[in-house]
Amino acid sequence: MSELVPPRRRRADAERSVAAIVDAASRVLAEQAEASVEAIAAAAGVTRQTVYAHFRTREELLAAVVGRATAEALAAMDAAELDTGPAADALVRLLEASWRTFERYPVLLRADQPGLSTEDDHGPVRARLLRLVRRGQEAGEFDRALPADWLVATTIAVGHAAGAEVAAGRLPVGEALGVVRVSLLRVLTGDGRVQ
Amino acid sequence: MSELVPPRRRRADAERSVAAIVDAASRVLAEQAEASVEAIAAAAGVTRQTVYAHFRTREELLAAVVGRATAEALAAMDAAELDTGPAADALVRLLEASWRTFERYPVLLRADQPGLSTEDDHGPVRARLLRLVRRGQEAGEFDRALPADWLVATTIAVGHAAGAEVAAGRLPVGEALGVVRVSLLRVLTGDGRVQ
DNA sequence: GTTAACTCTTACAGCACTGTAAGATATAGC
DNA sequence: GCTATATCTTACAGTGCTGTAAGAGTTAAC
Repeated sequence: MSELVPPRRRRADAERSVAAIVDAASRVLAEQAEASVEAIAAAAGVTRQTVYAHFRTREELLAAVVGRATAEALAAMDAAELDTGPAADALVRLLEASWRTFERYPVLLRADQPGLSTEDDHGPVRARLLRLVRRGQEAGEFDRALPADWLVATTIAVGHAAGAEVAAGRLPVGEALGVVRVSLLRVLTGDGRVQ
Repeated sequence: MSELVPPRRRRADAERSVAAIVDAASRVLAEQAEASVEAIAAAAGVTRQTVYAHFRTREELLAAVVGRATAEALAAMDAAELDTGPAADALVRLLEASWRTFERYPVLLRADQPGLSTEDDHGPVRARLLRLVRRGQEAGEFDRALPADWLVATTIAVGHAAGAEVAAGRLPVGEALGVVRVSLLRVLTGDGRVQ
């Protein structure tokens, strides 16, 4: 199983094109989940045929977009050292990291629509978040009355909601992280006054 | 401006067809936002041409679906008497009413996708919720640290998340209302332990 | 029972998109 | 400067959808 690499030179402009296409796709698909390959190519400054020169099908392009975004998101989460220190602090670090990733890949905010099969890629993200929530619950920092799965879902939903509110102009971008932090800590830590 | 109604008989089976089509559309579009008119017609037990006999365009059908669902949702909200009694109790009544509406019109859970122009219809729903949140804040029941708009967005997002979790099989349907109630009351009432 | 309304079958025009292809032109790499 | 690589232009086949249309058959309403 040696890597028999035929003398395939990979030109620099080709690499630039691929990057431009994936970037453009991430942007365009964020505001139009059904965007055509034509539209993506135009946004990338290339022709449709160039896209097909690098991605055999539209589906393959979408997979590349989601794959790259997810890879960066996972790297950012790992860099946040979620297993270290108080769970609440780790959650804040996670929120900051996620927020940056969403700014870079707004397409992730629409990661539930046709074609964008995030099912496979979303798993690892959920897993890290679930691990953090469970750690917080076991340490007594997070409330145990609500299922961990639900707390994970709530965290993701509230994060997405903040992105949508900013996009809708109802929430200043500078306040977004703050309100998410306060809201989620209230849910996760519980307050004893309810039930 | 008198209503000059030409002697237009409206047959019973036609009314049944229309109802069946709108019902089917609500169901089918819930799990496939891009469902074709063909698919909707099949689910309704009629042919595509029958659909076009009652709705001139696909868009007109979608508007009818969203319109009817929104009308029922608004009626349910008004029946919940949101202006009466403690705001927290009113919120619980609102959640129960909304839950029932979502069960009847699952398409509302996807009310953010292409074609489904809920922008116009979603306004009144937001308005009622915003009114309730503001009332609670002024009465001192709800926390004033977070913007009312954000609390509204959070309420909607958490409600939708519960629907998605149930659909994904991660949350028993019987527990959904409970976890939503606890989670939202925590966010809305605040706990004083965060900031 | 008659009639008008409704539905079904079949058919077609038009459009937008995906994917493929060939030849011409430009460009990076050595 | 030469060459393989990459891109652009133009073109075409195939598909699935929307919307329109006509005629035959069916059913509710009076």
